[in-house]
Amino acid sequence: MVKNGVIQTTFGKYFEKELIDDIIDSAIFVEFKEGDLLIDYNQYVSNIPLLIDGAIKILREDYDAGELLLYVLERGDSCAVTMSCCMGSTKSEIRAIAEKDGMVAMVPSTKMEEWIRKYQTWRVFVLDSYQNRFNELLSAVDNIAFKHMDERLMDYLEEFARINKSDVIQKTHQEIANELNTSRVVVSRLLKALENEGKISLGRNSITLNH
DNA sequence: ACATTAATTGTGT
DNA sequence: ACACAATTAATGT
Repeated sequence: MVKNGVIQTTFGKYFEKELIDDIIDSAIFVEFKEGDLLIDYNQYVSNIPLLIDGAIKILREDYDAGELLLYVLERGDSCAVTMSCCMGSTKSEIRAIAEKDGMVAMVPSTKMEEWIRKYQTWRVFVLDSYQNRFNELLSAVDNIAFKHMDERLMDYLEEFARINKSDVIQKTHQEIANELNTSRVVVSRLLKALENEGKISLGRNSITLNH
């Protein structure tokens, strides 16, 4: 099957052959398209997702109505938050939405314990994954606590330019505002200011980074 | 080609 | 934050 090779190329650098084979045996491959809702709040998660390709946004809902982008997963990543859900069978605290078309390998959470005992590389992978998510979470907190909205916006734009490998970001001001948990008007004004500074160019449904 | 409508973006208070 | 104006895209006739 073509998909076997995909696992090998994406996770081969982490896992030994036996584990790769185990993954291929027990994983279900799921394709997704941009905008798909992959996990929602309070949903029970019984699979460990291994991201083969594409990008997934991880969002947290606030007490009243706001949403906030926590971080973005890319190929080779997994989501530690869902891993902890798997082990304790607790509800999801986050929402996952596809940012870019791609595919995940879904491993039944029942395999988790077995593999942790069996494979050194799996333990390392899980711990690294936790470490990485934790660091990203910290920088997300730093952003909110210490940075002004104009910096956060610029960081946001650069992040998505990197993910899409393009200087053109096709999003509405409203979408951006939702993910940064601010109002559309604020985003519009800051974008306008950035345009006047010559850092970006604005169009309908598109923002282009200049350099 | 033109008019109508909805969605997105811009600006003043 | 709110209201409204201006601009652009989409759709129907």
